[in-house]
Amino acid sequence: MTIIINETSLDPASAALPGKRVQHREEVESTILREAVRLFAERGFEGTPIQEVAERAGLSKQNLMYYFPTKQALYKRVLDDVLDDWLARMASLADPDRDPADVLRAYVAAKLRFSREQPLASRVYAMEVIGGATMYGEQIRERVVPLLRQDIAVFERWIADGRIAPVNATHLLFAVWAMTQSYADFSAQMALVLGRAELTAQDFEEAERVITAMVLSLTDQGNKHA
Amino acid sequence: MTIIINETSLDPASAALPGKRVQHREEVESTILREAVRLFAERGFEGTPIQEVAERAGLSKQNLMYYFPTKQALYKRVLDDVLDDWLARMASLADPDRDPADVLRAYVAAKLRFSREQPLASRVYAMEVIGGATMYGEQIRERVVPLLRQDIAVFERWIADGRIAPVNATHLLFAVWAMTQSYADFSAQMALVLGRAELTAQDFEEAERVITAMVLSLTDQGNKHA
DNA sequence: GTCTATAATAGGATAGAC
DNA sequence: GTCTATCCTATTATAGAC
Repeated sequence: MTIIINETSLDPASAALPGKRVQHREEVESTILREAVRLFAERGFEGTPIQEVAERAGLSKQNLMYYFPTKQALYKRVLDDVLDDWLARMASLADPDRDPADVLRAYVAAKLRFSREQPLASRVYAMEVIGGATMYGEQIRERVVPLLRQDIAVFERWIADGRIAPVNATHLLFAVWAMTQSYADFSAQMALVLGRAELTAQDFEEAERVITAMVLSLTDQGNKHA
Repeated sequence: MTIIINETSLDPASAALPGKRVQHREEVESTILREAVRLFAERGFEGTPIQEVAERAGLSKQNLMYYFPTKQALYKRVLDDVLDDWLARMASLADPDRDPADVLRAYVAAKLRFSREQPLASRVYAMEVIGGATMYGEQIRERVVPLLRQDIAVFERWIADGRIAPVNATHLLFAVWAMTQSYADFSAQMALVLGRAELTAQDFEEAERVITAMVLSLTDQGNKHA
């Protein structure tokens, strides 16, 4: 830790262009995180031995603990990165001034895309929430809940303006969240039902069609006879 | 084990009316299972020490292992019971000859009711599936998948007969499953968004309204202008 | 930054007395 | 059926040499 602080503080140029040490650290960290997210997604926090994370990342357990001093720190970092990615993709999608049907379509598409591209991220998060969010509840309260409430407020505005059907906006968001998220979290069961090893791009396309049809039924556009 | 076999085999009357020993065993087992489902739902298989299950059930670890010889046996039994309950509630709900709107309404209601009454059961199952169903995949394939495929076949029949909109039946089922199941699995996050300690009966009523509205939009009845 | 060594504890499971 | 005792392994974490 001290080493890096020295490096960046002693050499002003390295603040923008990171030095070799920082670069190496980031490479090792990202390798560790890549394996950690996989194991945490599969077995949860308590079920994942850092030893196994270290092995898969190609270093010793003790060496891993040089980068992440505790298991909790590693877990928290994994979830932080999950949220960073998710928030970046979903932020400011819901705009009250845009067409509700367009926004809802984009929202469903973005969330499904996250499920397809980052299923492990989705699963780690899901495991944490299902377990009661005992380790990460505070972060969810601070980073996720405000964003969801914002989206709900947009839905409510549309309802007030008569642009979508007068359903409960909160539960509408929950429904969209659930339908899209399940393509990451429950893909194992879905694959069994579909009789494939894993979900295909086409499965995601058909999922998007069905989900969009149901969600857009609440808009003028979705209701064929309006 | 031998003791019980002796009892039931030596006394024919006790086959119908269980003796004291069997009764006691069942009481202890159900106490263990009640605590086990809670802990497995919170921390998953690897994250749950049988020692803690035993403590909460009021017996020693060794004594628990008299009833469930291995941790895996306990886990499997928990999931078996979860499936028994769920299958009993959902079996033969989907009848191709009944009105699609009625069936879909009943389906959503039954599944939401399960989420409300047995959230821990739902969460244990969800944890297993999210983790890749490594321990219980075979049972899911044998007991769950056939039932889901049967439901999907009913949906497809309705589509063929023009009784519901021509959407992908499999993904329609996934959507219904996801929306209803999430009220057990993601209740922690939902409660945070709603600003309550836990979901209320009214929350479930509003959920049912929104979900039903979206699903029934695919039927003639749901489409207001048909 | 990486290694060896080791602490300190917890975990699943078994044996045998009562 | 329940208890005491014990085995053996795994696990998080720390100390200190290089």
